[in-house]
Amino acid sequence: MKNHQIAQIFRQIANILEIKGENPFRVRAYERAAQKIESIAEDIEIFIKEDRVKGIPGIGKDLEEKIREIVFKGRLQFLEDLKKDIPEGLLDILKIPGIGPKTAKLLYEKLGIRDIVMLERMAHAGRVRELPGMKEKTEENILHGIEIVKRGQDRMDIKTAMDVADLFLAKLKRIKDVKRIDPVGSLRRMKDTVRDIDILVSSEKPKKVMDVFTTLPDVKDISAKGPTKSSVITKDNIQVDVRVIKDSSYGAALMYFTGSKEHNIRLRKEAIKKGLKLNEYGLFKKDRAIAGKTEKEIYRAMGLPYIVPELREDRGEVDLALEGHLPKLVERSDIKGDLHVHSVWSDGGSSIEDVVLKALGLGYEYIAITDHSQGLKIAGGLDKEKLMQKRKEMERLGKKYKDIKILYGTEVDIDSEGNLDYSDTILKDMDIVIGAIHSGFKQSKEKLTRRIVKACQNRHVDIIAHLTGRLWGAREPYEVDLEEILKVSRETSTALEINSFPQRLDLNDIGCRMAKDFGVKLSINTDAHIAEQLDTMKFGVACARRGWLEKKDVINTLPFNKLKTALS
DNA sequence: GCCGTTTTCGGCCCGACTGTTTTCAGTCG
Repeated sequence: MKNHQIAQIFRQIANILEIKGENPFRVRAYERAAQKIESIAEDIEIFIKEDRVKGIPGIGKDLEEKIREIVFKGRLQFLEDLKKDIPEGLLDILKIPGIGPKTAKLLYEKLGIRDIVMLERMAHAGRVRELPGMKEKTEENILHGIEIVKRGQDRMDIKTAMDVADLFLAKLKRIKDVKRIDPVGSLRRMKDTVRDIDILVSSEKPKKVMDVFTTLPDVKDISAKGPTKSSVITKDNIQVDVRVIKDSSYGAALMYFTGSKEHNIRLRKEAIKKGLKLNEYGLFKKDRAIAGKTEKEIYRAMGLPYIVPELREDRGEVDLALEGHLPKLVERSDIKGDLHVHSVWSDGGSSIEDVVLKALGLGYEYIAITDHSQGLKIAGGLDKEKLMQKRKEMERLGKKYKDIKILYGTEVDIDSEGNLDYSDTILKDMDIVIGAIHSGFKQSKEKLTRRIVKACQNRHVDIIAHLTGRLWGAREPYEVDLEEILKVSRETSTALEINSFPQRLDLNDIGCRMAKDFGVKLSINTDAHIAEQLDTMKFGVACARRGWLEKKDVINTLPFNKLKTALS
């Protein structure tokens, strides 16, 4: 999958061109192309093979050439040449909040600053304030920004973000002049990772909201405070922005701040085509507002059905909406059970009974207890004898709790050669078998792919769990040939998991979309290790929705009798 | 660099806040 690599190269080019002061629209063209290619759920090499690169919106003759060069040579001469003009370390400087291309260029040209380390030294020495348009305050802000970058507070997982947002929401809701309030930005779009928390408020007394917000006890620093918009850093070094707007514009502002930026740009262009103007205050015909109070009203006024936040990425949703063909996305309430849960029998913290009770509370029809297999000693994997004991326990609980089917299963380890950690005789007695990789992450893409393919081909394996092994903040995904795996899963009717654990969310949204296009089914599981974690299902569902999945694409939306057939 | 139901040239989304400025450029989302 070269898509990611191409996107990265294009982004680097965009940054360098920006610093060089090139035409901003040329810069945008590279950024747009990067975003587009990254969101394509198909390997770009297939586009080349089938000569369809030109058909990708935002890719013209020149960028097509560059894509071909990257795919065939693994590098791009144009970028290599650009790097001769601008030191690579200068690109890191752009990550510092408050510093953009113009400042980076100034720092480089006037002070010879080539990276963050040099910048920090110069700022400490008071040299930055010598530059035009910069004084002590600017210097201070730069040093402060460097601290933030150093702490590595780049992005957080969605659960962390949601917890912080809930905290602020709860406190701001108490202000009686707050009329409506919502989290917006990538959090509302339920992106798997989030950079900062954005909150939108409607109120007739914006100043009061700003005053309360910036003086909350969780606030450590105020980075900006205006009459309608403020930005703070929490004690956990998370940036929270609050924007206050009049209630009559709330819908427009909700759309605007929810984004994505690309979706907004696309909508504004559609508005222009219709002789309208869309901004954060409303949809306007000449100077008259024709919509703005709710999102639905604005979409309708533009001749579009409502587009849910999870779809707003400019990955084709606007065109589908125009045609009236938006998918009807899977919902949390469609989920009838969780198929990947651990208990105290392996490395979990809850008894099977606690898990069952929690599942009953969620209204599930079935719940699978899938503890680790014998070889995975570190996770308390079960040997043959333990398995028999566990089975007895499950049978006992099955009699006690008649309102829910308790499925006897395992998360069986796929070893470094692709063999399973239990014999077929053991596996054939299981209600459900999940195959997963827990070691050998550093193997080659080919070898990892072969292991998974081999596991899919075992007739007892129903689901492959956390396919790429990524753990946000801890482990990068390992590379697999997703298309090859999708082909085999389709042939063998093996489902792929969407692991709802917030640091995993694996497959991710783009992977889900690709699986759907291949006709592969998915299973949204929590991989819970304590009963409470069954609640993380919402994150997996969000991931599925971002991947355009519908109810029919997800096996654990099936009622038990149909699921049983699907698993057999 | 892309793109075309005004167009193969001349556009390309739009507004708030900061820090420096006396009217605005740069940055951000």
